[in-house]
Amino acid sequence: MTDIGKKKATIYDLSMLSGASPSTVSAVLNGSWRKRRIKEATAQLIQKLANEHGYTANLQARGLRSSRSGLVGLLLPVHDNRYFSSMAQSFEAQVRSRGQCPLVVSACRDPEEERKVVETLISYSIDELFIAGATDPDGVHKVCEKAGLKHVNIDLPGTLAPSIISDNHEGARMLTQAIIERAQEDGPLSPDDLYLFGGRNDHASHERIRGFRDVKRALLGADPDVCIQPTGYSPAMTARAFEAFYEGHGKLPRAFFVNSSINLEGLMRFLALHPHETFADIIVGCYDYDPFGSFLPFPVFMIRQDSEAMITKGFAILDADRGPAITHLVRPTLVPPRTALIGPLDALKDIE
Amino acid sequence: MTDIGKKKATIYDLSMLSGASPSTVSAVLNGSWRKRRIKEATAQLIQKLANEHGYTANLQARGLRSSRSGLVGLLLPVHDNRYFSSMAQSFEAQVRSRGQCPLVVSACRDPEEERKVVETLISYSIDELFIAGATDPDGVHKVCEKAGLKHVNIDLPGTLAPSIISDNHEGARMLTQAIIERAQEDGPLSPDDLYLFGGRNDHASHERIRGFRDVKRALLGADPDVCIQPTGYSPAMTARAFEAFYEGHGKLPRAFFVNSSINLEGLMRFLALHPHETFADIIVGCYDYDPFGSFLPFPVFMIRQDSEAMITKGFAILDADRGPAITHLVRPTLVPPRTALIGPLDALKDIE
DNA sequence: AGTCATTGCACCATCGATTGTGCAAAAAAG
DNA sequence: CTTTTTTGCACAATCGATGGTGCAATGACT
Repeated sequence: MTDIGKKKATIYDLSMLSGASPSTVSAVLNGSWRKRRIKEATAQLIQKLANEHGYTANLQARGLRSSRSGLVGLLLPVHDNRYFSSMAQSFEAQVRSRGQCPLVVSACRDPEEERKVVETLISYSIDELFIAGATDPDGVHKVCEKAGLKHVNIDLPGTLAPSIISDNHEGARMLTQAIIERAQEDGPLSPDDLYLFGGRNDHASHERIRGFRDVKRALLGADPDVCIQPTGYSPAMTARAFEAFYEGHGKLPRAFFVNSSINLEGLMRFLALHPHETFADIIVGCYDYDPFGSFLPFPVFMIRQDSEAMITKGFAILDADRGPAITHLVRPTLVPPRTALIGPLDALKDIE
Repeated sequence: MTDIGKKKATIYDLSMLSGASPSTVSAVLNGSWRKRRIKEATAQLIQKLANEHGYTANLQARGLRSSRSGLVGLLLPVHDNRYFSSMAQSFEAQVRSRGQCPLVVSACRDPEEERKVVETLISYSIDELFIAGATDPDGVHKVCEKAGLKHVNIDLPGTLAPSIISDNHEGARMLTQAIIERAQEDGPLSPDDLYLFGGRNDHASHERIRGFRDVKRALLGADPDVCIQPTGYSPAMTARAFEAFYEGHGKLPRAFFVNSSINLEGLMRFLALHPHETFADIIVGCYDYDPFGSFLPFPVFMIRQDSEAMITKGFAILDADRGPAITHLVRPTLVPPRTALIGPLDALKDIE
């Protein structure tokens, strides 16, 4: 810290100061000095100088030379959502604990954007990439492949790279069963009392819909196609679907399964425009967990996907190198209404 | 795309292929070729080759040489929260639209971690840094200063760099007034019917508390100190404070101001352990907006901070270069209960 | 035809690290 | 007191791009 304001110190500066050669300084500072048989005393001198001058390696130079940057990327559809932001949080912690630098970017569910963003990341020579919820995982895969970048899919599977996803079918079964049972406490439930809103033409949605229909048919005997309303992932579209149902029936379905918390935001938009009575006794299942969503003024069953476990498994797969393009399922958990789970925030120290 | 699987093409490869020198190739590909008086035909040839081979510049090399990386950092306390994740979302969009690469990292409200993370970012030669909600903005400032890194504070002000923050005092006044008026609809409100929970020893909390007390004293005539319960920023601590109040009084305060959505999560934890009757008629104000928080089973007034405007202003200040260390206030908005605002997600295309 | 300006590009040092190689000096072995 | 081995380190090439400088070829002008 003796040289505040000056340019950052380099190994050449330390080389001058210490009398050692730049390569020796480099070796000392990157830890490879024992292998290079540098004297303990020399190493200590250099480390002392490095501390005094607040030396930190220029990681771009290091990355350029060694073609490893220490950057690990996480590609998200969006930040602004508890599922993905909590994934980002665990991701960061895990990357940081491995001594690497997390790089979280979002691509807005746009396949074109996904590829462009990944190209950019590759230009920074990132070492590994987690592709979460990509619209076109295989398109992204090809870009990575070409650059020799190790990667895994999270949340939405691809066919060309290992994928780690939530067990959507099982999760949807649990959730569907939970809302049916809860709804039946208020009286018999007929098949068209139970709807599904949200999701689109992706693997996760398919599996969730399949799980929903399996359980619904088993417990209620039927599932008319009209009860499945795939509205895409936008709150606006979802709100429109609720609105449409409401116009047709003068109420909402007694119970329904909402594909994600983003879709659940669509329900909020609907609610904002209607009086309490409209939804006095609905039962909702939402495939995502949100601490506030869990306390809405009607029962909301939620599914908490274990993003932390997915990230952990992702690293395991990347470390194992050259894993086959299989899909690993991670079991989610059912969260009953009015539940406040602890999350990554609780790891924070917040001394007063 | 003719060389799938091979290493990435460099300007040297294109130099060979085109017969031009590397510097010419470089000039063509980085756009400076007109200044360097390269023939149009040469430029086109090189660009064609670059496309065919899927050339993308190695940004580490470029950054090393030009000492500008094209990276812009955003330092957050945490990801897992609607306020910050939506800030990240706007930040990304704005950085991307300026042709740079966003780098969002969190430092868990730990001053030490904040400095370390910023050191790391500096090692990657980031060009600019947004410091959002730093526990120790001035400590971070010094680190930036030393490296000659341009930066602004967002959300929590420092004394050494320009800061852009929410007008916490005014926001708190609006919020306090709103909950008082709403509570008075149910009957007269005495000073100890109105509490404030959350926040700690930072500028934002101080201002909010000041705004709260101003309005409360003006409208209710007094504000006993016991009504201010600064619990820090953790949900667990906040839950404990509610629990303590409840044990003492057998109920929650009729109305209360919660310092942030993270603290509001603490309320959820409390609620999970108590029956509905406990909070049948509470009125809540929360200094943060969350779409689900707005629809809880009691009136929740919220403050929406305009993170998008803050980011925009941040760029304006950085672009203006060498701004003085003043604090700019951005006016937040009061959000009445049961309101679903549109957010950054609505910018997404989600064609079905 | 001779001078001068312009065009078009190649050359080369440089950014800050990493790493293979080589060679003295010191230590151990004979 | 040699010879061999080990220790300790310096040298120099390299990663991929940038940008100042210099120089030949071409065109303009007297």
